[in-house]
Amino acid sequence: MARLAADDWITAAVRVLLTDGPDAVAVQPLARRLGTTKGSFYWHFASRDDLLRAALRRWLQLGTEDVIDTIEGATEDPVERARLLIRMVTEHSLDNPGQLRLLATADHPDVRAALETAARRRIGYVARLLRAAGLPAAVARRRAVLAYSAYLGHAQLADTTPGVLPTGPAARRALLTALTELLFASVDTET
Amino acid sequence: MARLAADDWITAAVRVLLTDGPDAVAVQPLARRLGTTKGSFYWHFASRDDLLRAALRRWLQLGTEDVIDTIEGATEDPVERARLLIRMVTEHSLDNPGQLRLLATADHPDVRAALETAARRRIGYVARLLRAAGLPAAVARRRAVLAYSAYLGHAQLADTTPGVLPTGPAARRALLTALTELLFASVDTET
DNA sequence: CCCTTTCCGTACGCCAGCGTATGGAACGCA
DNA sequence: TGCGTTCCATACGCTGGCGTACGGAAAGGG
Repeated sequence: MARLAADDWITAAVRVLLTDGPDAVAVQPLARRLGTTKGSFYWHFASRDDLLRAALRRWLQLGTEDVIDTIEGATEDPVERARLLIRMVTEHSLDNPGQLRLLATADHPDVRAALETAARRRIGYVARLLRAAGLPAAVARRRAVLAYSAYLGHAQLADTTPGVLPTGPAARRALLTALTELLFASVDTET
Repeated sequence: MARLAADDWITAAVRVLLTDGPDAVAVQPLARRLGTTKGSFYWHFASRDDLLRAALRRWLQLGTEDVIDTIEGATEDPVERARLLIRMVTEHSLDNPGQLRLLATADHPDVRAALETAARRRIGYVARLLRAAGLPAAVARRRAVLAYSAYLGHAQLADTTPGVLPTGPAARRALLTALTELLFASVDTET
């Protein structure tokens, strides 16, 4: 590995942030991983927390803002947008498991803040889609929270105990169908 | 604090396991918390991992087996059992937030194993309830996974970013209603 | 070609946890 | 009361992370 830029450190940090959690964003292990030493790191960054903050910023950008932008650019129909969102998000979490290991030790204030931002942004977007599809605001919000909860829990299961999840593609599709049903069911099914 | 038994250490370990995660199950911090020293600990336990395993065993017993036993003893009707389960579980996660912080860093093999056991046991129980209520096995299993995912995600939100969850009791009840709807909806609503 | 700026390697001190050794306190029983 | 067993405190070495200091290599413009 030739000379490194700050960006190389951030990229590596995001990688281990997703796979091994925030605690794994450590200077010396990352340096070993990159084939360099702490000397490089402390030239590009002021501290370990500095790197962690940069990695969290990038994670927010990649996993939330960019996804929303892609969907907004793909189609106009809100239902179609929601279906695309569900598909993207589930496939994404299946392709690279351990996606949100960072949700774990949320004692770090910066991690907490990033998680809150992501949750608000995502739930807000889903609720907006549901409102655009004709649901009243309260119902849309409620179902968005439920859908995001199901997503978080599903990702957690896929990460920690993948054995309990349905294996075949047909079973996975059935699970998604059930969730989509929940999202778009007409209002009168709720008492 | 007078003389301690191994049980006192396990109780304290479970407490910090739930509030601060597995990494917080550390010998010296626990000793400080108990007003004693490592000398006591290493007389009762062989190692730190030994204590962690004991704490996880107790967590499984308290949070899964005992809950199921209580429900089985309360009523016979499967629908009533499910409603009771939902109520117990949500109230429990609201009373003591940070309940499953341990779901985070599941890189520890023993933590992983405990989580897998809990997930299988819980999903299996919910699926059994749904089958008893008349749902076909495949649908019951699917909805049990979805419900448990929603529970996990909800707990995670309550733990990390409680601000995004509905606040009032009416809103919370509406969320539970939506989830119950999902669980007991007749089969023909799924395509 | 040289010198300045940019970048990296190494050595050091610090902190915090794990596990061990050992002496001694506290308890129980005769 | 005496004594053996049970329990705990202290001191120590080890590991592994963070952050700093400083020397030196690697560009790159003049």
